Amino acid sequence: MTAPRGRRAGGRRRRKVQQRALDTRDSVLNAALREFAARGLGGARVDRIARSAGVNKQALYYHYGNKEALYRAALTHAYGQIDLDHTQWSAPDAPPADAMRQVVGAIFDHVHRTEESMAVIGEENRHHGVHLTPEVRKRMRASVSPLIAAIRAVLERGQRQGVFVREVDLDHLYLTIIALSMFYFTNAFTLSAILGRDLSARARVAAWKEHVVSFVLAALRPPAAAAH
Amino acid sequence: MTAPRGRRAGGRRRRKVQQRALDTRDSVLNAALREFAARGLGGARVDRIARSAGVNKQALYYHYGNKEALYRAALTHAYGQIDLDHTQWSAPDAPPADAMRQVVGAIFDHVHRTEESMAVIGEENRHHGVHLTPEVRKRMRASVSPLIAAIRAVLERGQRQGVFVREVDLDHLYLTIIALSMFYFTNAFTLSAILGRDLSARARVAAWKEHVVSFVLAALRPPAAAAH
Amino acid sequence: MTAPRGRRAGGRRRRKVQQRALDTRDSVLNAALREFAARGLGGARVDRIARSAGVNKQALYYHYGNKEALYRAALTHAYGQIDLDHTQWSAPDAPPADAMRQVVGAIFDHVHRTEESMAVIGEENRHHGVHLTPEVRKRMRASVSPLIAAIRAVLERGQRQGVFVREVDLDHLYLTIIALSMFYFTNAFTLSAILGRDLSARARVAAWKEHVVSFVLAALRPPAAAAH
Amino acid sequence: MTAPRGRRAGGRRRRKVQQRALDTRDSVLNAALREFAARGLGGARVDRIARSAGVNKQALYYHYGNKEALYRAALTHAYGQIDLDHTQWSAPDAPPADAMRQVVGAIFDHVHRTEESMAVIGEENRHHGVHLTPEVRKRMRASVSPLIAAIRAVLERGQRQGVFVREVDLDHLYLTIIALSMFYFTNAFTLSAILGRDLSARARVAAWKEHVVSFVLAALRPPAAAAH
DNA sequence: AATGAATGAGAGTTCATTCAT
DNA sequence: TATGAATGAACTCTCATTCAT
Repeated sequence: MTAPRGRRAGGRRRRKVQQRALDTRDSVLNAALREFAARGLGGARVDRIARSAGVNKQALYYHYGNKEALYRAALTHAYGQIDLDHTQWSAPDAPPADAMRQVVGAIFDHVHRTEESMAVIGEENRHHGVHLTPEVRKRMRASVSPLIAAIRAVLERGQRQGVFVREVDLDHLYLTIIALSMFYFTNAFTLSAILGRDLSARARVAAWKEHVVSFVLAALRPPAAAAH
Repeated sequence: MTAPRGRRAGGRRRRKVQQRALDTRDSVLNAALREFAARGLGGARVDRIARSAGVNKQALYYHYGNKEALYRAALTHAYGQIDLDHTQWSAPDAPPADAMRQVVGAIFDHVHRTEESMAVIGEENRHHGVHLTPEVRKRMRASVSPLIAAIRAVLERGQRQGVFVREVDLDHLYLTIIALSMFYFTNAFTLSAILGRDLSARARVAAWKEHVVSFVLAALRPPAAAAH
Repeated sequence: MTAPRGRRAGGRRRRKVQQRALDTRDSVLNAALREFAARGLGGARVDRIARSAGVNKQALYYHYGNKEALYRAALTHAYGQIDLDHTQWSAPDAPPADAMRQVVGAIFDHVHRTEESMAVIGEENRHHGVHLTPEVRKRMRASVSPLIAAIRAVLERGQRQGVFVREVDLDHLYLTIIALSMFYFTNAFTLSAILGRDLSARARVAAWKEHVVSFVLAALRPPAAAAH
Repeated sequence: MTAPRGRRAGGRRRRKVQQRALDTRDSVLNAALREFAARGLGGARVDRIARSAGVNKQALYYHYGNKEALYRAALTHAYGQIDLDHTQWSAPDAPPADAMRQVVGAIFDHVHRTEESMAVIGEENRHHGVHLTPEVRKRMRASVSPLIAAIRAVLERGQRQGVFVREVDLDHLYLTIIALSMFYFTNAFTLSAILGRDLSARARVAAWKEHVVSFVLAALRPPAAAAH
């Protein structure tokens, strides 16, 4: 009733109070991300989130309102973690192929690093996106668009220089990179069972990363004839 | 309990009864697949499965023991649906590139056709594969291996004929095909939100399929120099 | 989900089962009436109702759906208890004044006997009648209308015979009788505090009953002038 | 705790502060009356009272201690609102019948005007008067006794003049007036449902008031024979 | 093998109240 | 005294599972 129930709280509070509350909100959010990743929305337990966040269960309700709102916050947070370091590939004189290797590799590493976020994204798809409110969608796009912009920049540079094929659709390229990166991690368990190999082994992940990068590059390379 | 709890039903009963039991088992299994796909293991309701299968809740327990066992049955069933028509690409004299187009396209279509099975597979990964008992693993492999064999056959033929690069790992190729196919459908909702396009639109699915096939083929094609 | 959730259940069940279920429903209903009377809708505890009914808490949900539906059932039940014995005053040759004494007295006694029902009715008014669904209203009217009909019969007989004033409105007469009867019991606690007397003492109740009957009769008696 | 917890506030504070505290106490009290009237003790929400009073929740606890104490204060307040204008009927030479019409009418109007207070009184009866502490009882009597005294004065005057019957008990008369006035309003919702008429309609209220006044007068009027 | 009814163990959520500033 | 945050004890309701017939 008198709770914040959202992100935006009056900015006039004293520092100390604000800081403690922010800490609470943060640990709840992180705990929620872990729980939702591991068990999904339905399987997640509010009790467990609270305990694992080290806060009272009701603090969670005070700050987020209810389980579903917390889930939305976690989902938004999952996208919010994207924070790429542009310095490497944005140099306008770097060879496009090298730059693209770096972009794809960086995305792959990010996906690898944030497996839990990826799991929550998968969960939301299992729910057919019903929790993607306009607010959530806006934040998602805001988080992802710099990444797509980076791909586009390198792609277009390479196309201008004639080292990448012209027919590639940007969306398709993005989907390819993200699919090859995410799917490996989100589906590692059944895939491991099928292939009879543990896909999470460090060496295998590295090999797959190399494959993904090479694969994308190979597909972007103009065919033999064009080289003449 | 005198319930069957497995596949093997007593052989002395009359046909009618046996048939009826099979029908019951089947409709329960299909209803379960739908429910688990739509809501996950935790979100699924035994009541709903029974009702949607048109059987009594007790029948469900009689045949499957409990919710988790039913889930495992549904998961196994999800893999069991793979049933490819080999006639097209297995002809030893078909050009490997054409054959590969057909194999990839067929896998893509199968994934598209069985979205619910794919969702259940995704669900199991969300559970970190804890329900993949030896029995389930055995059946999974049995279902998927012909598919991998088909890929391998075409791949090796192409490699022997020098039209496919030699460095491709079979597992990697399989993962690539399955990732590009499944990921698009299982993650369509968040991807649509990010790209601002409805990925489930028929024309877009067709375009993506074409992209996937071409992409795989392009990556398999030997580089210009090698062609000389 | 598979529960009855209403009154009307299929009539084909076997006797034994039906009887036991009916018993369960009945004791829940009675316990609910007591609890709602004593503590109101908000203050009532589902646990307490279940315990006092001697049934499992969930049986209550199975049979009635939720607390509010149970409350509506109890409210309906409160009106359903009206069951007057017409034999005394319906004799067409009984003196109207005597008949009216009996009618008023009978209503008073009924109200006295069913204090808990009266309390629940008061509770519903505190909620501004928001639970008076069409279904509930229909049953209420069905329960009360014989009672009003009885008053009307005696009143009209007296008016025809000239021993009751003509200007009395039936609704007003009903309201008067019911108000003087119910209010005494439902508000006995504060009234006792104000008057410094325990209104629930047997002798005081009897005196009040006599007052009510006389009061109504006195008001119905035509004024002196008309007697000439 | 250094809170006041009662009426008496320290006398040394500056006017402003004292005034402000009184304002706070007052708005809390009014908000509490509304909330308790609308939802009862159990259904009332401290949060809502504080918000609707425009004060902090802590202020409420500071001034009243806890929810139940606030409820008792509201209950006391409900009785404290009685403030009749005696000038009209206390004139010793006014005809008793006219004076009685005015007294009854004034009580009716007061009850009508303070429906929320009446609801809280009803609520307390639902709790079987358990909150009627000696303190509360004292205040209740102090508030109501002038009203009863007024009735008594007029009644006795009429009896001395022979225009009212002698057998009327003062308590019974008071109960009759208050019952006919309060019951109509506190039970308007169920009564409206039963009679199929909206009892809160202005014209119907007026008609009922006229009925109540006439009814009481008719019952007080000596029978025909006695007039000779 | 089918049905209605029952049950125990939680699940999410609410609320009066208090703490720290 | 005023505020945002915290807390523990309940409370309503759900669900997988089993019983009696």
